[in-house]
Amino acid sequence: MTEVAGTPQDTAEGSKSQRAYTAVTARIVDGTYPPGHRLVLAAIAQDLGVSVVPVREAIRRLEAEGLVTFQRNVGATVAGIDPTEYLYTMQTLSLVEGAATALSAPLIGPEDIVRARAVNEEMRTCLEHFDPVRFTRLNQDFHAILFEHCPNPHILDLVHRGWNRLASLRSSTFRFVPGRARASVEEHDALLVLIEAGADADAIERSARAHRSATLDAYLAHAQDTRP
Amino acid sequence: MTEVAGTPQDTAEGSKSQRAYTAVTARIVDGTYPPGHRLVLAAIAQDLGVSVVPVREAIRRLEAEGLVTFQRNVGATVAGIDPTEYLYTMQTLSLVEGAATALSAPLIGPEDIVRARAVNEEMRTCLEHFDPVRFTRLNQDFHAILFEHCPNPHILDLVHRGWNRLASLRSSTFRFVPGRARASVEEHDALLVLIEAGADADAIERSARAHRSATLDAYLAHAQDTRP
DNA sequence: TGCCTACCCTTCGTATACGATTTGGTACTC
DNA sequence: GAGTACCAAATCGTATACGAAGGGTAGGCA
Repeated sequence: MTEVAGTPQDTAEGSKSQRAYTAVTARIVDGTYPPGHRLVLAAIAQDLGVSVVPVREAIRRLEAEGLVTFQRNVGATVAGIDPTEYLYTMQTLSLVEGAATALSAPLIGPEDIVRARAVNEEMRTCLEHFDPVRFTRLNQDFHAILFEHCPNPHILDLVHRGWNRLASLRSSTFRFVPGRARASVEEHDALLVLIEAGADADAIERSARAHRSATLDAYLAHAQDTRP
Repeated sequence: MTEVAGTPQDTAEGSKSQRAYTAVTARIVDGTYPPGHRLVLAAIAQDLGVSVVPVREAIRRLEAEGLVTFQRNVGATVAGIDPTEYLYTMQTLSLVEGAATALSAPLIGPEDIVRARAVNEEMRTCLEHFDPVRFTRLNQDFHAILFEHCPNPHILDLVHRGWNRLASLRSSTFRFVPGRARASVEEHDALLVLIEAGADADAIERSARAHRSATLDAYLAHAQDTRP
């Protein structure tokens, strides 16, 4: 009865499960649902104009991806980023992103390099009046250019999942450790040089991984300084 | 480890979704549902004595993990392993397992080494009257000892997922390339020596990764020989 | 006054029901 | 005999309904 044959204008991705998944994911990533936010099935269902069943399935998928945590008979909440979780996620991301970048490298064309360099320049100018959110977004754009050609879809998927997890905290490490931003831009340049020169996969992987590990280390050092 | 015998209640893991997930996963891994097998919701539900709703959720989770493929309005089938998929999975596994092993290494005690060595000896004797299925099982046991201490749960989870994917093909590469089995046992010994000696993480990671990559390469070479 | 208990309300978990879609077979036509 | 169109069975997708589990609050008792 609710299924009006037609509705060709809305962004219906076919199944309502899928739509629910897309919608909730978007809201988590864009911050509408902040970390810790309680995801009430009925509320989301009503909001999307569907029943709870598709929403449940969407939540399950998000759970499997680690974007929400779930407790039986209690419900789902948007996964927070306690420091430990941040460490795990960054460590995993350094691993898979490093590999993805190395695997991509031979497939990265000159035009990609140009684009990446442009983004990095934008980041450099962004250093002046520093905006962590904007900087983080550019950072993601930069790396996306480098790893999106990864021919192994599993690894690429893992990279995306890692970035999604981090998306919960809107601004990443750079909010806490602005000093890291400048070094990051430099390392981007070095990484591009390596790729451009056709360095072997191992060198690129090491460089990309070290780049991310350094960000993690900066955060840890910062936490060490401020916490105890 | 995680299965503490303190819950003597019935086999129910609490929720029926969970039970369905566990049951279906087990049947895929143990080969009751072979690759390509069609998973009919109603049939599984009746078999488990529940309704279709929990089964649907279980299938969704399996889909997110890549163990089943799903087609809207058609249904789920157990994910097969076409050679391309095998390549991707092995490549990913070499990555995450290498890292997991390296991260575990400092936490591996002498008694673990003893156990691992025993398993490897069993594999060595197994070489005589070669049984691919048994050998593959021992191989998994061996590696499990080495990576289970991995302190990063994300990476550990990825390793488990990789192994689960491979479990679909009951006997792995060793069925096709029995010659690889002998080399594999040797490399296991070398890996144990490294860990025992407290080698640095990078060396261990390389060694573990190369070990798995070599298996993949052996398969690819074999495929090259027989296919064209 | 402070703590404990009992109740209620919110929210989840699962079953059942029904509409929607695909698929495979069969009959009809060219 | 081959191709196409149609029909029926199987199966999926989603809505609704109801029972169950948790958490919060008010009231009573020490």
